[in-house]
Amino acid sequence: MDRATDMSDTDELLSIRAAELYYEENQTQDEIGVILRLTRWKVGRLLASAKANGFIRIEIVHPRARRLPIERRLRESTGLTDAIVVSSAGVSSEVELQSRTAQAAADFLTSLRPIPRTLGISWGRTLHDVSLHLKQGWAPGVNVVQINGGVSLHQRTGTAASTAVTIAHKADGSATLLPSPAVFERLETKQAMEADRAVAGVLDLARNAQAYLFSAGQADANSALVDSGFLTVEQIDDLVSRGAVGDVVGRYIDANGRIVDPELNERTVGIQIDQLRRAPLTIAVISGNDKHAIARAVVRNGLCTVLVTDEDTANALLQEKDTL
Amino acid sequence: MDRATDMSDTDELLSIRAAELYYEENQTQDEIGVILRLTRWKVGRLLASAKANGFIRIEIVHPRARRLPIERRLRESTGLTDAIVVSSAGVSSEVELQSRTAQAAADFLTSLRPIPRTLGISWGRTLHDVSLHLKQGWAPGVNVVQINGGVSLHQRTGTAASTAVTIAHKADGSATLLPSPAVFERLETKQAMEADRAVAGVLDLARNAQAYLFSAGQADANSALVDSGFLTVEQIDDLVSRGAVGDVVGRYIDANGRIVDPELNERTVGIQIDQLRRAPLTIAVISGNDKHAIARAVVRNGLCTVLVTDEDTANALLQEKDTL
DNA sequence: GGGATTTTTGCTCATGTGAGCGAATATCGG
DNA sequence: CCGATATTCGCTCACATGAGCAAAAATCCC
Repeated sequence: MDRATDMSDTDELLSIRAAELYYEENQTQDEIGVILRLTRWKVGRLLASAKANGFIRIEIVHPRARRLPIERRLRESTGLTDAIVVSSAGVSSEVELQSRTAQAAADFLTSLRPIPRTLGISWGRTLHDVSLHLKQGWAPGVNVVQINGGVSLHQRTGTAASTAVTIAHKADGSATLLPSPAVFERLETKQAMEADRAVAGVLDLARNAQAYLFSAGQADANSALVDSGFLTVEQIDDLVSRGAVGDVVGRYIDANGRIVDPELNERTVGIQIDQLRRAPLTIAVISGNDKHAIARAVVRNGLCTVLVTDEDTANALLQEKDTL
Repeated sequence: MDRATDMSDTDELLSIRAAELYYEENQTQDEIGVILRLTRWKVGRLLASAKANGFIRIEIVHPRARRLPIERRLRESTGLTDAIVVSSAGVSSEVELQSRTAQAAADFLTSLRPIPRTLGISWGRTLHDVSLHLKQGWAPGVNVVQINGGVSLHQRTGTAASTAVTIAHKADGSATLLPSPAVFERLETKQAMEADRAVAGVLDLARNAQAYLFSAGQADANSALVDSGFLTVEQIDDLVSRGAVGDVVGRYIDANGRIVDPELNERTVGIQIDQLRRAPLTIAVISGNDKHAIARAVVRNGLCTVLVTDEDTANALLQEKDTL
């Protein structure tokens, strides 16, 4: 990697001295010229070269700070409609970064125009976070529909349902829950469930939502599907060995966006992956160092049109593009 | 600690959005005004408040970068004639930071006016580093005089002498070495040594140097005096238990700048601490996290008029001043 | 060494930006 | 509810700064 600008050694040193006086001491280029015995134009050029060589680092340190240049590069290289990248400047923990990402997703939802009448959502820690960051009255009435099953087997039933209810409540809208486990053990049970008028109606609503909001899980033992008891660690290991990188709306996909285990997929309740591919507005919220692989799979295979993520994940995505 | 400027929550968020467009996307305040539906004056004010609240962090990332505001605060709060503080932005190791400090000391020496005809120096890793960073021809002839004994007992004799010789050589000047151990075991031997015409002459020269350049060592087992075999770890432990924080020109002092062990001090060859206190130009080069205590002792007790150090050490010094 | 080419320099000019100041607006206390 | 006070706003003006350009200097190459 070469220097942006060729510079003599003494000029480089001078540019640093000038930068110190300019940025730290708020001196004018004129004044700096007097101090360093240079014309003010020379000082201007030195400062420009210091910037060009990357010696001047400007960071916006704030929980709501985004990285617009990275967002732009992501949009350009992936064809995403929109990309929201939160800055990791000054974060001390992964949790904090995920909170920032959730906040950004909430901000994005709030500023979304036109406001979707029906919003399909998945569930999980990330979306729950988003729901908490939304402000009361963020939208004037939205019907929130669950797009995949989530009634937990041994946890309190709250998690999944409360996310939908909270988002809807804060929008002065209504929530339509999908009263079903994420995965059935037997295909027949699942089919029977789907045949039920009420459930079928919810699924129909889910399939016709104007917008989707979902997260994704890394394929490992910490998955929400394991936590909730729908899958065992052994099952996950098996999926991983068959190429799974993570799950989207409860369905495990590989790096190419393909369903890893069609039989398992059949037993999973909710909209299909292809539904996301065809939808005009699908917002994925993915943050954390262990989610780079699944984020890549989601973005590369057109599963979302909008990605809300953190700086590190975004950079990882861009990195791959470069080395293609 | 309060906010610099009171700001409503929405204004704070706007100031971040404005900052992103201004600093990351190089938009003009006018253009930002159009995007955010604000007047350009409002944008200017938002940017100003973002700065005032510390959301904008500007760092100069370069091995030669200094921290002028810290230097100024150090000068003001300690009465130092000059303070050179190197930035720790982007350093990955303590060694790198010490190298930066040594470079800064070399830079300071090079730009020193008037050029001292005789320069008294101590020895050690730090000063050796400084000698290596000096450029050939940094000064037109300087007589470099060793101000404390340093002929090692069991290492190759090089270390101490080579520092002096290198500094002198690069200035097209001459080096006057003090051919003596740092510490004698018996007072009589030391006195006999000092009585020798040659040695007495060197000491006389040392006492009359126009400027002094020295470093300082933390009082612990890694001390150069232990390395060189002049003191044992047990002796250091004893000194520490009696309040020693470190050594300057081979002499151990406590936080108040007092000699900790007068008897040991008597057996130590070189100029006295008081000589430094009286000299008009004494340059101390001290860097590293374990040298905060000795740096404090040196500065607080007027042992140097110029301090060359790193950002962290400087901040530690300022911290204490605040809590006085 | 000297002419050609590139780089650097000093400058004009147009634009961007912060200080300062009334006018408008919001906030508060009675 | 209304007058008093504080805050914010829009604007003028002066200054700081980057773009662009011709002259000067340095470098290259025969």
